[in-house]
Amino acid sequence: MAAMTKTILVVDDDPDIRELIGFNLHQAGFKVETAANGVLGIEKATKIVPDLILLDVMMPEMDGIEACKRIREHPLTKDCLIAFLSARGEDYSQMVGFDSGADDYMTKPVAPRVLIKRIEALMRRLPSEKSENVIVLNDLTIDRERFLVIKNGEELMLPKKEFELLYLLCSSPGKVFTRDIILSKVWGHKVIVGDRTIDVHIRKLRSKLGDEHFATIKGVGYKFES
Amino acid sequence: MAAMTKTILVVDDDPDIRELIGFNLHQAGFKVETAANGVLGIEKATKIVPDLILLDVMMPEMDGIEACKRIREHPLTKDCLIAFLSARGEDYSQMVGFDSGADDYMTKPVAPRVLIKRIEALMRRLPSEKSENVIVLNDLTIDRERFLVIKNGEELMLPKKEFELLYLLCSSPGKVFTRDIILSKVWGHKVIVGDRTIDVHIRKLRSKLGDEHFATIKGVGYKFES
DNA sequence: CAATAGGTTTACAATCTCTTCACATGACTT
DNA sequence: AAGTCATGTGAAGAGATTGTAAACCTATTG
Repeated sequence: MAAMTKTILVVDDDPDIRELIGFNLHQAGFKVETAANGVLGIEKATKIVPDLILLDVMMPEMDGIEACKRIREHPLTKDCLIAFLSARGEDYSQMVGFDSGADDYMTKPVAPRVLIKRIEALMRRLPSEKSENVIVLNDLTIDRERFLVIKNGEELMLPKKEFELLYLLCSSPGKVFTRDIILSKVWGHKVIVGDRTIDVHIRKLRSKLGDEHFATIKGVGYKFES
Repeated sequence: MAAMTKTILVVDDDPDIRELIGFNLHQAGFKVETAANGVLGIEKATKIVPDLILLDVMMPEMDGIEACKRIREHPLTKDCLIAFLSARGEDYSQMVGFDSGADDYMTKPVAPRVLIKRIEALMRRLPSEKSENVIVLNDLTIDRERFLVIKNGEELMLPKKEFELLYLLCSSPGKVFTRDIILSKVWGHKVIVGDRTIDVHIRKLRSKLGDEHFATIKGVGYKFES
């Protein structure tokens, strides 16, 4: 369950801000590193390759914009998330920020909890977490993208309704789905169909995928079993 | 250059805003679709599966927050980028927005050019869906720059629509593209064409490239198979 | 301003999918 | 043990979707 702790590099010339932000990010469960200006920030970034770099725009030595460009140029850090934190909120500054390759641009003052939410939103998009529309259950694979079911390596093409029904049941294996839920999720709220319609589709799934996978709970509904 | 054009769905109850934003996004090179409220937005989103959804927070029928959650729940749209556009900028609203699964939250009024920069920044993080200019699949090569298809070393010149359709299908071989998605990506938003138009183009591709490559999933759409 | 290719529509045929029906089965109640 | 309720089953008809050929626009080009 515990995903790898994400590292954030905070680059700001103001020690108070570094500490304040650092503290809050730490509380939020991030590993925090800091640097006092652009040059040092780049140096540290290439060393530790953080998941996200929080850059102040105005800094001595090298401003955030320039630092951002450098970070994007360096092979080790070019894929790091970069978020600007700036006292200047004008459109122009913001555009320059994004043009230099930033992923977000926030205007000070930023409430720490908002800062964290924004950072988390960015982190969600990191490549590590790739959600796919594929369900794998033992020897059964249900691939929504290809609209394909693979059983023991054998590809099976199911009609739409059967596929949707199977996908629903398999989305929570073992969980019982009532007929009402099945109707509303697979057939839609407004559609009215007869009593036997669901049964018939279950039967087709049983005959194609094996009787043993589909359990009937009388008076309630159906569930999938691996 | 020309990667596949990204599609943005603008959901706002104000027609003027839809048009204004739509116009600007269109100018920026995006394909734009619109919907007038949350319910319609979700409906359209599951149909065309846009790359990004721009959601107004306050809307009749269903507000943006709820819409966002639904979009995240649906298997087809759960990976879409979502950006809120809200008149309310308080921390609380923003946090609720991010908690519901948003990728960005902007406070109105937003300068169109800033809006576009932010959107582009989000798009950069999208897993590149084979945005190559040349697709090679076994004995089939699709060269977007030369607008040319090569099958078994033999150069084939396809008309525009056929080419775009083929390119779309081949951009993710095996993946099913619904008719709605095909329409929106190949024909574009405001275009209204009859039911049989897609079929006819598929048929032409089949006759030129081989029946076996194009699989029909009834009630869903088509997919390319190598 | 015709000729032509591309694109769309039409009308119908061919399929495939879905639903219903009539009845069977099985479990649980009284 | 008979009755009742919910589900299982096979077949058939209804319904929906797609395939196809040909006609019909339309924009481009020479």
